[in-house]
Formats: sequence, C-alpha cells, structure tokens
Amino acid sequence: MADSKKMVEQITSMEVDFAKWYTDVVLKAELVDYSSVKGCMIIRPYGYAIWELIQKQMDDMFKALGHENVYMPLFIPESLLQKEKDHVEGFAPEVAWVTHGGSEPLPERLCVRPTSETLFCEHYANTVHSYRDLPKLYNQWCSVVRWEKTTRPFLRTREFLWQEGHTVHATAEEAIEETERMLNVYADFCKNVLNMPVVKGRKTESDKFAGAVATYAIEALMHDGKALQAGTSHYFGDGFARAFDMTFTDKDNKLQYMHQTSWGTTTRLIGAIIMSHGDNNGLVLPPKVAPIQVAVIPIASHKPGVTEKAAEITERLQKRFRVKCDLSDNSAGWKFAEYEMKGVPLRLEIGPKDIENNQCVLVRRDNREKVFASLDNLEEDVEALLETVGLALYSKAARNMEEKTYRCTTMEEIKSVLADKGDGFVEAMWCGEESCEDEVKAQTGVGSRCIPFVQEHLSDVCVCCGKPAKHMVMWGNAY
RNA sequence: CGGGGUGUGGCACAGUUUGGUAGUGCGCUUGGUUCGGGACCAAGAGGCCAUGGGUUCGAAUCCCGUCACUCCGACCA
Repeated sequence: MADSKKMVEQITSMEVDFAKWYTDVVLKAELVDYSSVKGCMIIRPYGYAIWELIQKQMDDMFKALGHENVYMPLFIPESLLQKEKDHVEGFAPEVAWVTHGGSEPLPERLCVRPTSETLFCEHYANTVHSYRDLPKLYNQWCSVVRWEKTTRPFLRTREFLWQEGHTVHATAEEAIEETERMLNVYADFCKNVLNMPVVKGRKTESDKFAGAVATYAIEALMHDGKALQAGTSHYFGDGFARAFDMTFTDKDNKLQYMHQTSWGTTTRLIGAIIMSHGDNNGLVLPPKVAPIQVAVIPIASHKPGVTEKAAEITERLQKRFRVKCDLSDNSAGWKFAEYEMKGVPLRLEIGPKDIENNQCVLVRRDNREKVFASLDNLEEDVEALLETVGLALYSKAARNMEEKTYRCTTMEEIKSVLADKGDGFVEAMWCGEESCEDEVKAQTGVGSRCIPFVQEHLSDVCVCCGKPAKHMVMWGNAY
C-alpha cells in the first residue's frame, strides 16, 4: 500500500537515478537553493553551517603548521594574469571579465579571480627580499569564479568557496616538503573529520595544474563508482618566480628565485560527503561536521513533563554537543524522517515511558540502530556513539572503495570489468606516454585520476602499448 | 559546447494536441482531535501560467527570441 501521497515526498532512489538522488538530497536537506544566475547557488544556513565546520577545523590544522590567513583582491588586471604563459592558457577559457566601472570602459579589463597565484606572486615579489623573510606561509578563504558551462550544486558552480594556500620557500626541497605536507593534511582531514577514505597520488603531466611542476591530489570514490578530486597540492618550482621576478638575497648575498607551492580545497567537499555517505533516506553527515549532532524528539509531548524533560536534556547536552530540540507539533514520525533527510547522526527520543525509567532512546542515523540510554551518564553515551558513527561511516566508505577498486593487466580486462561491475577505480600499469593515456581513455572511457603514492607492481608492461611500465596509474570516471 | 527534457501559488503536478480568462494534492494560517516511523476533521489565505516580442476579438495554450533548471556526452576543483 505504498501510499502514493507519501511517495511524492520521497527522494529518488540512488540505485534508480544517482544524479537525481543527489539533486533531491541537496535541495530537500536545504543545503542550497538555486539563484537566478546560472551556476551560482545560494548556500542556505544548514549547508553553510557544514562549510563553517569544515573551515574551522581545517583552519586550525593550517595554523598549527604555521600558516597565516590573508585576503587578496577579487580582481586581477589582465596584464598580471598573463605573466605566466601556461597559467593564463589554462584559465583563460573560463575567466569572467569586468570591462566597465559604472558606465565608463576600464583602461585595462579586470579578471574576476579564478585562482590567486598571480596576486600572491606580485605581493611576494614586492615584500620578500631576504632569506630572512622566508618561508611565507599564507592561506586565504574566499570565493573564486570560473565560467563553467555545465554546473551542479557543490560539484561544479561558477562561483565557489574555497581556501587557497600559497607559500614561498628558499629552497626546492622545502617547497616540495610543504606540497606533500599539505596533501597529507587534506587526506587526514578527509579521514578523521569527514570519515572519507581517499587515495593520495600525483597527477600525470597532462592533468596537472596550469603552471605547476607537479600536482598532487586526493581522490575519493563516490557511491556510484565515480571519482571525485577532493583536494590538490601543487609544487611550482621557480616557474612563477621567474615570470614574476620573485627574488631574494640568500645567506651568501646571491640573488635567488623563490620556490613556491599552492594547495586548495573547496565547497565541493560537501558534495563528496553527500555522495560518499548518503543513502535513500537522504543525507548522512559525519558527526564532526554535522551542524546538528543530536536531534531531540519528544514523544507524546502533550503528556505532562515530556516537553520539559526534552528541554532539560537538550540544555544539558548543548554544553558538549550541537543539539536541536524539535518541539514543533509535527508528528514524531515526520520528525524522524526530517532529521534523517538532514543527516543528523543521532536522534534522541524521550517519551513518558522513558521518563518513568530515567532513560531515553538513541538512534543512529547510519544504521537506525536503537539503544536505551540511562539519563545519568548520557553525555558519555552520546560521545561514544558519535565516535562510533564516525568510524562506521569511514569503514563503510572504505569497504565501498575496496570493492570498487579493480586491478587490471590488459585493456580487455579493463573494458570487461567496467562493463561488468560499473564505474570504479581501475588500477593498471602505464609506460608514462601521454599517447597511451589518451588511448586508454578513448578505448575504455576511463581517464587517469592519479599515480598513487602506494604503488603495486601489477605487471611489467604498459596496459596499452606493451612497453615497459613506469607506474601503476589509477583510472576512473570523474566528477 | 553537442543532444534530449522541463519552466503554471512555497513544493509536486494536471491543463497545452483541438486558444475562451486557472485547477488538484502537499505545505502554510486558524480552531479542534491526535501523538513510540512521514496523523485527521473543518474553515481560510495564496498564481499578471519563466521572460521579451508576434499572431488573434481573445493566448498558460499557436509562432519567434531570450533566460534558467535538469539529464546524457566532451572539458574542468
């Protein structure tokens, strides 16, 4: 009797249509709303609260490593953007331009920053003069604009929020170390805060950032088997330094070029959370970034004492957790569904029978498991359960990644495993030639995601040309 | 950028083929009964039918343009 009335309210099943499921979740969990400018989304309070929690915890990690926050301008003069050849070629197609101030045409048009390398370069060139000024470890939280053709909330929007770290160092070694350190920060953050496993690796030459010597990335695997780049860290060598004349005097009174890095993560992480933990009841949030960690639902709240008890418990728990008590007169069942849609990790039910027994019911979002908890040491139980939910999310996502990682030694094997099992991470050997990279993509549909740091020797030869293999590459379809 | 689909109260849709001045369900407001998995009854409020132009006595409906959303591909965080 799947009452048609109620079905209408439900979200599309993720097995039926994953893309539609994603859009449904994003809208129904009230994370975003569309605006009237294509590809620009309104991040609603619940969605923004997730970003603030990400921001806060990541920012603490940056600062613990000595980074300082700055703010650079929104606009970049065209001439500045053009100083580094590869960089401008990479970004030019998706840059938005400001051509007028009021009704007056500008003498030089201004680019709305798609990324701020050039601004940092100019600033470092102006302010760093001596080896004593180095390193400079700057980061900024801001939004950037890239005029994308196709857009999806969080995954690809024309304006998006991010952080971009930009550092300069006296030596290449130090800069390389920083590049790797920050990639590890991202990976640890994904694991410990977002409960999301990632693969760390290096991008191939064709896939690296415009202007970089080397690009490192963390790749996560979504429920549907598609890869999502969750963070990048670049080593620039002294390429930008030469283009922007970023020099300093070293200990031996010699003029040297600075060595540089940049690294970034974006609101796309929210998309990653949705697609790696979500289910057919909606969002499933990692406890550490859940704006509401515990939803308190009074049962039979008209009965004497229930509302008061719910409010009392809420006030108690709020000292240690993010708690919301829902005293609205929606039915209990409605509230259950509502907070499940919003991905709240724990639900606390308190009704007349519980009050009699000095207990409440705690229900996990991830598996709906119910436990009775004494009100005496509730804080400890909640804390332990939140921890448990986080670990369970991680192991479930890790299992998904393991199950969808396929090791292949021939092109035919890649094709058949993809046809058979659908999207996932394909690991296969590669000779290092771009032509083979393209050929694999053309024949199998999967592109190179990265060259994982953790290498396995699957065979001696390139899966494409049969010549000696240099690396194991992880291939996949990506968002 | 190529191919499909959509745009009608806050939401989901019907009405468009065959032009005649807008309807259903949910939600919202008020009152009452309910309350351990999306409750029910009653009475209300709310829409120049995405937008600009055209055809017509008359357009949600027909024609042309624009914008946005969405899905599938190619490219990108």
